[in-house]
Amino acid sequence: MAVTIQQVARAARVSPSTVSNVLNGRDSRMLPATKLRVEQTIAQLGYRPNRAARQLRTGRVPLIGLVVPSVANPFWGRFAHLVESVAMRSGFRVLLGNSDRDPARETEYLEELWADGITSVLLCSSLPSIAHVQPYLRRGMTIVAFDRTSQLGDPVLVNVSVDNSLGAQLATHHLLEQGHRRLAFVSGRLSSVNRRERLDGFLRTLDRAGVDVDPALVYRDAADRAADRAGDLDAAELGRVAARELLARPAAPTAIVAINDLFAIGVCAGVRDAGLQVGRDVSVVGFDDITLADLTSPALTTVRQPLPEMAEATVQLLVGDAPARAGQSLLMRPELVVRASTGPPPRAV
Amino acid sequence: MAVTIQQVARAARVSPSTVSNVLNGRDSRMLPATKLRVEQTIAQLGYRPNRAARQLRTGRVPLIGLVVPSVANPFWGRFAHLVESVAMRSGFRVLLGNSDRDPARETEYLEELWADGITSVLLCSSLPSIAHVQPYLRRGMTIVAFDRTSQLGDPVLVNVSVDNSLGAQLATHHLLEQGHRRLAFVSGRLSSVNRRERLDGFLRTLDRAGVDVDPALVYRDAADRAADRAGDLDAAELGRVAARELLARPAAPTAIVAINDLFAIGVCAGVRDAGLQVGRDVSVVGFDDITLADLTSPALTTVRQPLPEMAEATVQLLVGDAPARAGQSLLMRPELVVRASTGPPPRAV
DNA sequence: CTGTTAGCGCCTTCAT
DNA sequence: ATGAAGGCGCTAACAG
Repeated sequence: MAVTIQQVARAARVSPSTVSNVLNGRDSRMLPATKLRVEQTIAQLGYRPNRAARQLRTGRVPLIGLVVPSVANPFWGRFAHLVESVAMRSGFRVLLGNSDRDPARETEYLEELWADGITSVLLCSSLPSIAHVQPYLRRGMTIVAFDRTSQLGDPVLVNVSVDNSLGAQLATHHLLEQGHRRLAFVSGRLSSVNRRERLDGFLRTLDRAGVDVDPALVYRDAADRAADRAGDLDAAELGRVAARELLARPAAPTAIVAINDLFAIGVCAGVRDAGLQVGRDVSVVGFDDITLADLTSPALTTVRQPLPEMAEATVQLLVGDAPARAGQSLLMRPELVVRASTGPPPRAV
Repeated sequence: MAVTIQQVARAARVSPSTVSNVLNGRDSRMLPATKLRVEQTIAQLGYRPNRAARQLRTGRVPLIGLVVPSVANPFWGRFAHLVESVAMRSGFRVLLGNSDRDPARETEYLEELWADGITSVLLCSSLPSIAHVQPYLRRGMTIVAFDRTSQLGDPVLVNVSVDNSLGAQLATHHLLEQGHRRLAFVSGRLSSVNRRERLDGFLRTLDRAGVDVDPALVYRDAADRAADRAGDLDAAELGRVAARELLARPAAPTAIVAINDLFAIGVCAGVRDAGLQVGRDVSVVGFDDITLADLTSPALTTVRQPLPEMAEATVQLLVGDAPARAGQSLLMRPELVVRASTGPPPRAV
């Protein structure tokens, strides 16, 4: 059916190996004239090397596995888009997997990817433990963990993440500067290391500023719902509920730091439910700077992750010319983006 | 490195072909005892057949190509998630491609997928013409076009789409029932068939109701920006600009039908920019029912595409047991979801 | 500088 | 009921 290297060789009146040499840039092994003739024949016949045969022979395949919690989440959707573009430029295609934050599914994916001969995997997992990837590292898989800083006891791999603690510090500091003293923090379960880091940045900043933290204002969805794993889509709903509960308290907060933009959008809705106005009565800060953050109204003040740069760096680390050394860590710098949701300085409290 | 069929055969003291027969369910060709022994050996050695070798031999590979405009768009992100889940259940993995609505990139993808031996492609393209896929169909690729109804002159393939015209009719009808008489329609360039169908449904409904259409209220981003192709992310921004312009007109609309939810979210922002309130002064209807539609405030009335059912059906058509016949068409029924953005019936105009 | 050769791991007739 | 053998398309020694 498809054109083979043999046919090209015959048409160009050379041997298959010469065609192969042309294909693989071993220019020194043939006359320029021969090379030209082969190239023309290839173009003329519309020949494309068979990937399966190539993989069988070389053991390599230009594919990377991308495992994200859920591409339905706008943050991961954008990341997947960026990764795909960068990978494409390096000649790699992307195999997509959604883990729904389930370690069993992550393992399952790694197993399949390994069986498919794919050795480069970009794993977006923020699970507390990633011990389950250890066997694959041992077998020689290259894994870059994205959005998860290296933890004590982790298997040795490459990490790329934003500095979550710093990000939360920027957000909190901004609110303090605006004069807020009763700050709340809203997240779902602190089921991932980056969430803990963000909370840590929040607490640390308040502590350094000598501002008391009311434990009742740290909302972590204590309900601990079973379905939280797939929670990428209910994040906003959780935020909404949290905001309502917090604002109903006797000593309600005047500012709320949300664990991410989806939560923040929900928080904004909850603030309105409470009959208050975001950016005037209550300030809200998100995290990530997803595309929608500046389309809500009021637009969301948030901590931006430099996603394009992160995607670029991550893919380079994975399949670039200077491959990453295991154990290497890349911590990107977040940036505060001030928008209307933190409004002008609030009235005195 | 990895375990091969030979090693399994040796360990189970049978020939490779017997192992292969076990693998491929040709049970009748061996004693149950033999089968059991082989299966145990496979489990014990952790053997997984080499995909490349298999593909080389059979010419098949359990991969489907998924080409979407952009997974960064929440609608396509969710669709990609659904497709991946359904495909997984059928034993297929998903190769992701973002076309950014560029026919050249679509072609490039098809070319690569073909060279990779992938014969099942789910193409999410709403380009006016998909003549560029013809060569691949001819070569034997199975292509299902999603989100694009069959057009005159199209190559013969399988189509899956929501009934866009009906959807727009539902939306428009709802607004008429609410008493609106000055309705506007907001879209970007009418660069896709589904957008034209939606406009058509809008116009037809007004026409049947005997309501005049002010051509000035049909906003199609006449600016025709060059960058519109990648417009998945500026959709909301365009909607915002459109709403502002429309509401600044002498005979401003009291209701706005947006081409999709992203536009609608922008339209809502534009309404607020104009000092008006969505759901009270101006009603807004979207299309798609993306996850964010009920998190905005007010929540968005919209036309729901039954995405889970559509994803299921599409993947089944592509790789299911009863493969689709080219030329087949599946038109799914949309459903109006009424939320606060169309508020209570408006004041008389 | 170019061609010959020997597999990569698997499936699938065809024998036994 | 099981095994032997050939070849899918390609690359990389190794000859010439």
